[in-house]
Amino acid sequence: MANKKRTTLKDIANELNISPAAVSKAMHDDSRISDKTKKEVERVAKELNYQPNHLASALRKGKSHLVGVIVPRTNSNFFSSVIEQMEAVLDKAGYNIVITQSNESFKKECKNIDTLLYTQVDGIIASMANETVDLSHYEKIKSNGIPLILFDRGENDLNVDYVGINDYDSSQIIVAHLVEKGCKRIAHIGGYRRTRIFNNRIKGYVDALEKHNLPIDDSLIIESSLTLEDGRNEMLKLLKLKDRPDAVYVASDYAALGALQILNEENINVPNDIRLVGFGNEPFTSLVNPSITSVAQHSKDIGRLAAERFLNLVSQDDLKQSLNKIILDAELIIRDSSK
Amino acid sequence: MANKKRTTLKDIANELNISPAAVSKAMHDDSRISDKTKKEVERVAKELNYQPNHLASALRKGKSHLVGVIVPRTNSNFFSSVIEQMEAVLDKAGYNIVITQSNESFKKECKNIDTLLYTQVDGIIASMANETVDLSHYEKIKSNGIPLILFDRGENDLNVDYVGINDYDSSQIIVAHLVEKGCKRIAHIGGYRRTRIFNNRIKGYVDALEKHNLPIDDSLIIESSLTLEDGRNEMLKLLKLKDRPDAVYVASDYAALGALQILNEENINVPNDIRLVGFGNEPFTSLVNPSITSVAQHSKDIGRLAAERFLNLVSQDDLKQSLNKIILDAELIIRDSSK
DNA sequence: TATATTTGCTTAATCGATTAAGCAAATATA
DNA sequence: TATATTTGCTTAATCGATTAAGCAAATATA
Repeated sequence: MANKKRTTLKDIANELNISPAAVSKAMHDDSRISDKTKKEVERVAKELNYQPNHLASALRKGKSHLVGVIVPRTNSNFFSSVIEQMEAVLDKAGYNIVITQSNESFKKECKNIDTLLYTQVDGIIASMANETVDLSHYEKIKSNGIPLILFDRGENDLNVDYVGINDYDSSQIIVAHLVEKGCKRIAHIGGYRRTRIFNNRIKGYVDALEKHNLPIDDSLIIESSLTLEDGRNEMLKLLKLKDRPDAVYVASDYAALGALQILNEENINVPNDIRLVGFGNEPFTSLVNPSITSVAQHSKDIGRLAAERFLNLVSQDDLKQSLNKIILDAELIIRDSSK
Repeated sequence: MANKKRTTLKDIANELNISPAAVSKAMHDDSRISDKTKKEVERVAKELNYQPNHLASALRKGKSHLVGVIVPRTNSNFFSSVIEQMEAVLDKAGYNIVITQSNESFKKECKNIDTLLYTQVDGIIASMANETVDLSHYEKIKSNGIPLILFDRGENDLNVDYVGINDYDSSQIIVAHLVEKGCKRIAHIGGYRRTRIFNNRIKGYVDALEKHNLPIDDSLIIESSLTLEDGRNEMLKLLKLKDRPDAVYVASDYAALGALQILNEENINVPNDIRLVGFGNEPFTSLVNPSITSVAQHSKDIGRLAAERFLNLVSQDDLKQSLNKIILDAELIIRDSSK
């Protein structure tokens, strides 16, 4: 039943006894095509259920109007909210997005980049995988001459646009809040220092401790992948210390949730025995018991700004990218876990 | 710095003084091309950082090796888990996926389909938006002659492949479980009947009540969009009834969570005063207090099976789609909220 | 009325990769 | 040695849409 062969401009042209070129122009409302022809083209196009072939027009025009997005996972409110905003902004400008997930894997991220370049996207907006240290695959994007915008997890070395929040200041605000509540031994379950944002959070934490005249204890500074499971494991280790912390600042809500599970299982009162702060303001932080204090990352603004940067870059005749950071102030949302 | 013009087959051909056709064949390991030429092509391709142009090859071959995916939102464990499995299966077969979100909007869903057809995807795997009643945009996919596979939220009327769980039986199992716990007034906060899966859940619930000789009370059957907010609102309404229910079966974990928030806020003991069951087995169901009994939907199997159906269909010379349902048994995960 | 401009198209080339058809040189077979 | 086959390419057409260049007819202007 289904007509296997898709309708092309040529089919419409044959139907009307005009050239495909005229049909193409009619569809683009060219001033040199008569209204009569335009209307007939419109009618026949609808009649034959014409769908323009993107491959052909993109090949000819050298623009695919596709934007590639790479995220570690879509399965977090932060990333899916960022993507939603990007989509809203790009859609208005006539762009569609192709979403890929790296699953925090370096290898998958390389593959994603190859796929996106192969798909001839007009630009890539990415947030790096945890594993990523070598940046040569990102250099490949740059040498292809298309815009690259990084958000949340990005590196300065690539010298491209970046949108994110102030990680260093966030740590300072968190430590100040915990100190105000009387905490003296504040632990930090962080990400790996090789990732810039996590390194900044660690630096902010260390500098804040010094500022408040608290000793730096290396046994209270932990690096991990920040999964829920990591949060559980690292919290268990902290509880085994002779001198337990009286507060834990976790650099991800998922890991913070794992830590909270352990604290609840061990019947340790949060916040009275140990205060807990997460990062990311994922929706579940307000739903668990006790609710978890966390840092709002302005995901919507990040998505919007990254998309706007892309639009700005593609509008340039001569693409020249340089390190251009947009840093948003983070906001501490205080909940029961640190009250 | 960046070499703006991308390397083409022609560039490689010029470098080696052979024809572009020979280069193309060398890259595809054609037996009629000498090993010497193949090696030289490989060398020069690497040297010039050659990236094949997908638009050109897809246009010529009539296959894009892209699969379009439409989901209401990626922001739930169910959908992102389904997508992850699809990706794993399709990747092995040389396909990449383009993810789009309908945000539960009919209009957005229509737009997504247009975008995907325009992008010349080789097939579409979709789960319908809440709002969708009119199916003509899905018919458009079929008349384009490419495979359409539905999962979770699908309609029989389209006569295509479907992968999902047994919603009717799931309701029966839930009601049986609650009856066993001594519940006599079981309310159901469900989705809209116009969506097949939610209609089936309602039917299963009603039939199960009859089976256990419990009266059907229309004031205990509610239709909604099943957001967290809906769960809160509908739970509040149920609590205002003269004759309160002693159990609530909510057809989505998000709405169940909203209901639980209200119950906690109103100091109603769960499960002693009111038992609660959700649907979907989202990770947070095991994290909240009390943990929520829910139905596991076998997201990984659904993703895998849907992808396999697609691969099966594209391998056919003559695409003939018909109603072909793969229905998985759901599994009730009993937690504190109904113990 | 003679020339200039505008209108409404057509023709032909192009984007880059692929492939059927073909051809000359090298090699194998009778 | 004469013919057949194989090897290793080239040539030319193609996928569909777009666009620069061009041309005839219609209309405007001097």
